[in-house]
Amino acid sequence: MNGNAPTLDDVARAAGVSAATISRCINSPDRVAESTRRRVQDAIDRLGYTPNFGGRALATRRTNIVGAVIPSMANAIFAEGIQAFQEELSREKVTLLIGSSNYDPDYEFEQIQTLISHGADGLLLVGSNRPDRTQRFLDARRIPTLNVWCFQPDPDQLFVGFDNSRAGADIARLVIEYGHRNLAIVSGICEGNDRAADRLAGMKQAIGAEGIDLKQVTVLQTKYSFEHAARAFDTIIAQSPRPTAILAGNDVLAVGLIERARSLGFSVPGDLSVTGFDDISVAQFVEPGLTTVRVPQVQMGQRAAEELLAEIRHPGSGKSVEMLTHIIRRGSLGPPTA
Amino acid sequence: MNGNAPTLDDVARAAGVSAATISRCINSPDRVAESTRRRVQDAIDRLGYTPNFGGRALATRRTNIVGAVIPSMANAIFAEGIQAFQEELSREKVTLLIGSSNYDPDYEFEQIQTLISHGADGLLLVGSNRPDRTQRFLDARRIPTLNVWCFQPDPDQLFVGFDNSRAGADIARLVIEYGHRNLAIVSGICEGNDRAADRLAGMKQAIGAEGIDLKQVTVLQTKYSFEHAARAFDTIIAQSPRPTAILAGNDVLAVGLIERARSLGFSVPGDLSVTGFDDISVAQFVEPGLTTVRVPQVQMGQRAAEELLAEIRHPGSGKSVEMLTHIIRRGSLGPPTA
DNA sequence: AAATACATTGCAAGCGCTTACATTTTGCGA
DNA sequence: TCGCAAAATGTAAGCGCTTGCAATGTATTT
Repeated sequence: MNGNAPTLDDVARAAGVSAATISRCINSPDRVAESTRRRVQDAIDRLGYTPNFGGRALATRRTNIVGAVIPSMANAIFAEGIQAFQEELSREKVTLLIGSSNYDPDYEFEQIQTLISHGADGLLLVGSNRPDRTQRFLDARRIPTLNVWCFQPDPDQLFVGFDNSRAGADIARLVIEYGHRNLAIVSGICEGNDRAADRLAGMKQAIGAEGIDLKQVTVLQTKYSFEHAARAFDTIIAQSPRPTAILAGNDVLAVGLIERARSLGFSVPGDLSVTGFDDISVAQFVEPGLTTVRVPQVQMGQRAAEELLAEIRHPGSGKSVEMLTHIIRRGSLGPPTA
Repeated sequence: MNGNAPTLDDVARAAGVSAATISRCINSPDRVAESTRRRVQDAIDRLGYTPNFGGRALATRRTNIVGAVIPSMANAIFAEGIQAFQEELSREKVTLLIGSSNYDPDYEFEQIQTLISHGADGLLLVGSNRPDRTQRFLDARRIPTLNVWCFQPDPDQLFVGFDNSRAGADIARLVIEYGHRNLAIVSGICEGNDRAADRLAGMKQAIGAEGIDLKQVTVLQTKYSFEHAARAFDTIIAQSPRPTAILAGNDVLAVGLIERARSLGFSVPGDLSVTGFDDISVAQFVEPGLTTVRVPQVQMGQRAAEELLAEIRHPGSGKSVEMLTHIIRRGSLGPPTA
């Protein structure tokens, strides 16, 4: 938005045609004669013209911006997926506006409003359970919205994600298969976070189904940080009988647990197994490598872009897609020591 | 940008005042009588009105958007800083548009154009040496621009960063102080990346100044990924005499080197010391902790926001600021084994 | 009570662009 | 050469908002 930026009219004057022609040159070049087009292109280059965004947005009622609100930029969990999302969008000349909510529903709502007031044509949101107020706002505005990182068979909403509950059950089952009966869970904070809640629910359900008394399973909810994980570890390790395996709600927690364990002199998985969730890149570089649930972030990002764009361009045409997770086995999960 | 979004006029009608009054209610509430303001606010809430961005941008010739182009979102290097930058901006009701260049100058230029055509009032860029074409474009548009992650005493440009060269020299000197004489450097790719180049230059200069023959120092340039680092490690370890310390151009490389070393059975720092640069969060969670250069990312992000906003609001008033780095000592650097 | 200043509000002209519609030019068959 | 359809271009009406200026209402002063 710069004072001396050339406008359509400037270009028109320079090229000796009307403003409409310039506009057509840019937006539908085939409706303009070859010779004029060249002349116009010339003037555009000479003046260094770029269409004014506000003007265009106002006239077309379209911004070609889509917004995304992710819970956090400070860790790697969403980075890859959002990068893939963005790449896919920019292929279509759509720009991505990113906000982060810090896992706070109120702040998420605020970010959503900002994005929308900046004209976002559509929205990418993480997870699906938001406060009524947020949902009403979204509904009232009829903004195409797509939810990632979760999946529900709900025809009224768009999802490109996976079943956190099932994945949680899968990893819990694997731990039990290894022979662990004495478990602890360090989950993210479930309130306002359906992914964390579903993962936890899945784990519990699987544990119960395997005949383990859930009352014996310590469940801690904590923030996603190495430090909080370390504190959780301290709580768990003090218990008796001491668990032989800890299921973490995500990789940040898992890595924090492992590091704390090792710095206190416990061996992983010798004294204690740990599993994660997400498969962020640290997961393979921590010692021992983290056994975790691989989430197809890149695919999810790409597909989300496709479906969201479809929904924006032709409301009703976006489709929900469920992706599959699978478990990556590395060294952090082993059999319990007798 | 939605068909049924309420407009200023809708609100005006609902509140029984003119559009101008609504506008004033939003932009300078103190120029409107208390009672009307309440009535208007009411109507706004009831209708769920949000100002149309295009209209506003067009009228004010301001977007309240600033753009940032970072080299990559896929690793954690820039995450914290950009988060701090964004938080500072949002305090001022300014929105951040993020692009990533994948360390490619052409792609950076493209992103810059996109940001500007979306009306960015100012730009945050990483590093300072860009192709002429880019610089000319920026100059022609007179877009307030601020460079981070580097610092130069150039009165024509704005910097909020630090001296990569000096920091590189610092860490090299420390390694030599520990007694290492037989060194290798694994740098990022310097072409088009002044930060990597400066770090490398600083290291070399310090090494030379300590009387070590630079010809004996293997220098590899490689992409910022764990995998590339691992390959670089393989090259270095095959040499004779084998270096006793490897200086990495950043933490991603350093962590990659350490992991590769350990998985090949080398002990760090027993057989080999490794140092990093940046102090990303993994640096303290890798085993052994990484001795590295701490970059004040958060401060840098905050300060950058302040200065860039100042420059946008009052051209000429933004100030360059040089920040200091310091070395964080952890376990990965030790004395060489005889 | 009249005069004055000041606080509120309304009016209306754009901001730069797109697009339906009108007008002009061109190409081509008869 | 003329006539007509199609192609190319121009005209002008907004899109939703801000803001200088004018008009109105209210409080203060003399």
